[in-house]
Amino acid sequence: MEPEKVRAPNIRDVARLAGVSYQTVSRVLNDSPNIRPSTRERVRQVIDELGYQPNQAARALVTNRSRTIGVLSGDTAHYGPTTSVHAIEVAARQSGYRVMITNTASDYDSIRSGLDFLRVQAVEAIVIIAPQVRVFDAIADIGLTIPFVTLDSTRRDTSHSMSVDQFAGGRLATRHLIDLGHREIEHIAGPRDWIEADARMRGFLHEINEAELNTRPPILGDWTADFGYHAGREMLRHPDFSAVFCANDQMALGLIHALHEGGMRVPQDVSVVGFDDIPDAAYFWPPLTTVRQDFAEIGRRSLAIILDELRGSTGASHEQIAPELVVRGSTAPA
Amino acid sequence: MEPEKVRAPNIRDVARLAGVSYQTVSRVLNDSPNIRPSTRERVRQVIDELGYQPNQAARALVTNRSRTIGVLSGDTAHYGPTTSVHAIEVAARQSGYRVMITNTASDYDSIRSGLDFLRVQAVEAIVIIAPQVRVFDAIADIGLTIPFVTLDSTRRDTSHSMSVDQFAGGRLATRHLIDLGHREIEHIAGPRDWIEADARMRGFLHEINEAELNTRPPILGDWTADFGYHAGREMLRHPDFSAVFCANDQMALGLIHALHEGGMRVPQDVSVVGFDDIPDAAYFWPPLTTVRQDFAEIGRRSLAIILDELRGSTGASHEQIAPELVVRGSTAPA
DNA sequence: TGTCGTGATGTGTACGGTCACATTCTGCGG
DNA sequence: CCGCAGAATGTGACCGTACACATCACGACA
Repeated sequence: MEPEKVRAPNIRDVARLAGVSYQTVSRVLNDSPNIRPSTRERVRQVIDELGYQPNQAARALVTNRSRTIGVLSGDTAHYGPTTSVHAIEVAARQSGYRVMITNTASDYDSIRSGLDFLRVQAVEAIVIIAPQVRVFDAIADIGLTIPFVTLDSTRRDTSHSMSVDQFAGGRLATRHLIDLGHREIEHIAGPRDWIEADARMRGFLHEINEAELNTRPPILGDWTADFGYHAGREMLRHPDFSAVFCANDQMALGLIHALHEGGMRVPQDVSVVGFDDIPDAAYFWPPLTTVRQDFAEIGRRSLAIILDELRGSTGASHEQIAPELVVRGSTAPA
Repeated sequence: MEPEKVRAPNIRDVARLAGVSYQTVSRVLNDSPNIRPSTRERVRQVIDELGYQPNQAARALVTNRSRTIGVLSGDTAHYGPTTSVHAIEVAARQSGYRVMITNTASDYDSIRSGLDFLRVQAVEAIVIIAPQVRVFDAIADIGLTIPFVTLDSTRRDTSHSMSVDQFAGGRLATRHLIDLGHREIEHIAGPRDWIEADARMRGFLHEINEAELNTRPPILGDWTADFGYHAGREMLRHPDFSAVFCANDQMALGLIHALHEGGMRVPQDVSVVGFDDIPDAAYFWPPLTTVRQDFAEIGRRSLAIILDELRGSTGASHEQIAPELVVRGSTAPA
């Protein structure tokens, strides 16, 4: 008759079997020096034998360190955030950290409760990928005391940020179209309160102004191919443009589809530029000219920043990665 | 001169200020009955005042419950798993659980260490989205004692599984092509050891055999548009087929691109069917006929299964969701 | 040979909760 | 007005670990 529930072996069980004190076992676990090699070896052996696993909860309780990093991500399943999160998880695991992900909608309350949630988890640091402006209000209100880094931000008032220079990306795309000789350029932007959408739009407007072209009010979209399609249908009613800069690749896909349906050829009649360079973009028809940003790299670098800070490095940092224009078949001279 | 580090308030601080014992505070926290409403109210107020947050580590230590669910996901950033994970996270949070995600490569050691990692985290249950066959060996070897559910599996030897019926999906796609009168049908499958890839392939072969058509050996792909493209280039050298069933939408995208390049029209010359129905599929050119599976629903249902089990329900369950054929423009009569 | 420094190991305690059990406070029937 | 059941609340122990400090053994050195 066995006991209902076998308790997992704890540090004292190990100590007893190894004939040492629990403290010695603890030292072995934490790689402390001043342990006789023979002792260390014996303890290690018992640990293996028992399949002993240190109890993280107990450890966290006493050290006040959870070895966990929180990720606050927008409530989306977009390619970009997803890829970054993935990279963060991998990098964190390699550094002995865990990652606790929580998603949030874009309204203030959701963001706030997401941050609260992570705080309760006692995460040691937070990576914020929710690229909405309200996120900063929430951070301020909550009085976040742990290190955090924001992605997709161009703001300088937070201690750390890490991002692809969206403004530069917007300029790159627009400049490309202008260089091809286009004068009437439309912009399908992202949602209003997305930081990155705003930056891309500003990049667009900057170049338009600089070239002294006719400024057309950007169309605010929602990142989906669906929206791109319907925007395209609408635009076909007054086809007085020769190029369109879409704030992401999906919307570009939808737009091109609508243009095709409407009998307009890309790039012969209309040039289209996307943004992100999702893996599929090269296989759209025509292959999409777009602005590449390396989401995985952003994830990795942001985690590196956080780890640095946890190790005690100080000072703010505002890294920006330059985006890259990838010219394919969806753009042509006017 | 303030103290360097202000200790977060604990349950005894709350008790002192509220003029009750810490046990009473604990009762309030856990919604236990037999608390005088006035007392409860007073304690609640102090909790708010202090901004007190129960320490999860301490709680986990004594209750032996982490309120955390582990997710073991394949080392991919594919649309499907991503969407499911997202749904799981949202559903878990709503039920008061946290989610700890760990990614893994498809080799045995990675899977094994991923499971080990989650076990060390003392997660209460595990959702396994790594749809590789080796995952089952790892589970068996590790002697997983906590509840777990596997996705994308048709195996009956695990206690719980939850999946879209991939076999049926493969049949659906193939049958559709056969019904259109196609006799020479190619299949670009997924990687060898992916369970779902295998099931789709079996579905394909089943229908081919049943219709007594010429069986062509499937081409083993890697899910990427890139592969689809190169496979397409290769296939163009002997264009003796009139239809292709691709094991996912991305490969279909790449294939169609290659076919276009080679001067073959879809669907006039070749019909193409995908699998998954990613949001972009409707805006491919031509719009992709594909087999839809509801990844979010899978995520939610799998979590429901796990929560049921944690609440003490017993018995195995093997839910399967029927996939759905979505006919669009990439298929036409032979 | 006694003292001292140093490496190796052991002991006590705290971390912040929950659980089992003990104790006190109520209101009500006899 | 007492006794008692049941509600309300309090006390002690314990969960598994790390840290601070005490202790021990041993060789070097005066």
